[in-house]
Amino acid sequence: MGKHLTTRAEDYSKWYNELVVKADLAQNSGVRGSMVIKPYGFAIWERIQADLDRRFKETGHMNAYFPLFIPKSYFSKEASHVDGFAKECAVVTHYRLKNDPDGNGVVVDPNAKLEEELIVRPTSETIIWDTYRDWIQSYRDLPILVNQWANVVRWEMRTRLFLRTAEFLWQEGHTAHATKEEAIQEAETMLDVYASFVEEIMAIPVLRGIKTEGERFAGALETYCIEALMQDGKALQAGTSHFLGQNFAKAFDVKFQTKEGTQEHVWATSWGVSTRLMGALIMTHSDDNGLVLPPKLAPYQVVIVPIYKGQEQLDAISEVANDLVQQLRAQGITVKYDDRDTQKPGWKFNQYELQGVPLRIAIGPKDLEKGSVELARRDTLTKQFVSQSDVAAVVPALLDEIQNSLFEKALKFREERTHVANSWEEFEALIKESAGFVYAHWDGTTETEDKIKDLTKATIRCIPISNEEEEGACILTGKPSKQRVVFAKAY
RNA sequence: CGGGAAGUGGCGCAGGUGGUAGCGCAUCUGGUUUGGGACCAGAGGGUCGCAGGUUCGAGUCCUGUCUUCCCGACCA
Repeated sequence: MGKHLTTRAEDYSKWYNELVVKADLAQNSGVRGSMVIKPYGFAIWERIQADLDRRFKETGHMNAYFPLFIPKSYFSKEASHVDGFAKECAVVTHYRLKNDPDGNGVVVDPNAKLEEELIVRPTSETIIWDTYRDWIQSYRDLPILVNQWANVVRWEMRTRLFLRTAEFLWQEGHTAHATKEEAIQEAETMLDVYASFVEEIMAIPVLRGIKTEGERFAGALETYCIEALMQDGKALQAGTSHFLGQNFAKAFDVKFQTKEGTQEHVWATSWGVSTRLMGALIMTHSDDNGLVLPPKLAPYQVVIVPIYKGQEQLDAISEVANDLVQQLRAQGITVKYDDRDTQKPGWKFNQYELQGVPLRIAIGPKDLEKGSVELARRDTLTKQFVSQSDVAAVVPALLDEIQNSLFEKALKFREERTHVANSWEEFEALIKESAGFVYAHWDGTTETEDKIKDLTKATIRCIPISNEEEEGACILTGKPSKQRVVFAKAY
């Protein structure tokens, strides 16, 4: 293993891949495009899950679980939905293996062909709406507010750890409502849940917006999204929430009887975030020394490293360290005391830096004499000496400060990388250098959007919700426009 | 899926024109060390991605296949 990471300036993409592997987050497996999430990476995902799950429940949702396999016929029921996913589905055609008659391992038993093929879910709208038909008869059965934590499979051609894998972990919320207004409200509420989670916990500033028709989810009437800006100036969609109208209710014949006794189709939403958030986390905060984790997601917020010669000294240090561990844990802070004698302090320093542990406390013989510890911040790489008796008071405040400072830093970066383009030349130049978000006028047509994409690789990330109306002319066609939309190259 | 590159101990790599595999890091043992990836001495570990083929002989040549990386089209 090489000692140093490729730097972001040398090769951003290589930096990302090396970081994921060296920080022990994930690795590629023997299966094309499918990753192994390692314990340290999974611990971060678990923290993401736990906080989101709490927020979902606080907004009235419950978890359920639907099958991995979906009968092929379900997919033919909603036309635009099929169009969106057909090209990337894994299909189960047989249910049995047998020994190879030629003696080489096993082969698929041709006699075990399924009557109807099963699709490994790329998303669960179809099977969930097929089930909701049984659950819903009356307006009294509504709303249904359900989420599921699951894995899904999309047969992507080009994959990257966390950012795009053939199988990924996510949550998908699927709700059913009596009215259009209520469904739209739900989709907007969940967008807020995502935005506040990503900003407060992941310390990643996001733009809230709606997708253009061309970028909309397959089967949705409106797609709301949060968009984040990565350090290389490319945008990453961090979460989406869809207002599905009555499309799935109509496709799966899900009706309810109203108070007035009429039969109406149910209104739907779906919303999801995935392990891609891990990619956003890495690319927002990390530096050339490795991962930088916001304290609210760090598996260990503090690591304590003893520096010692001989057992006697270690015992004396351990006494101080264990006391600090108790004091910090009492405040709900996660601490690891790494007293392994199999690695040297310098090795540990580098390892925890690579893994993004927010605070490191080193205790050595000099500290024993002075009653101090060395406290090092991962985000700023600064060190200070703190009296042992002050640690319990200083650490929580410092963790808060790191959390805030990471967000502020990311926000400042985004602001510096947010531009306004008023001419095609200006626009092209900004996009060419991956300058970040570019606000520009657009005539509102999918044709223009596609053409801009062909010419520059930039897509409309969103129409920001907070947008102000402004008269202008489309950057490409010169046709009138009422507002600016946000363009960027995207992951 | 189209174009390019690559798969050799755990990791990173070297192995003109075919002749039975080597280096660095890591690992193990012993000793000295420990405030930013320690040092010395010794040791173990590879059917060269996989499957065929050519050949007296294949890491090396040929065919197929799988995986990874880069560039496109698609996408959370």
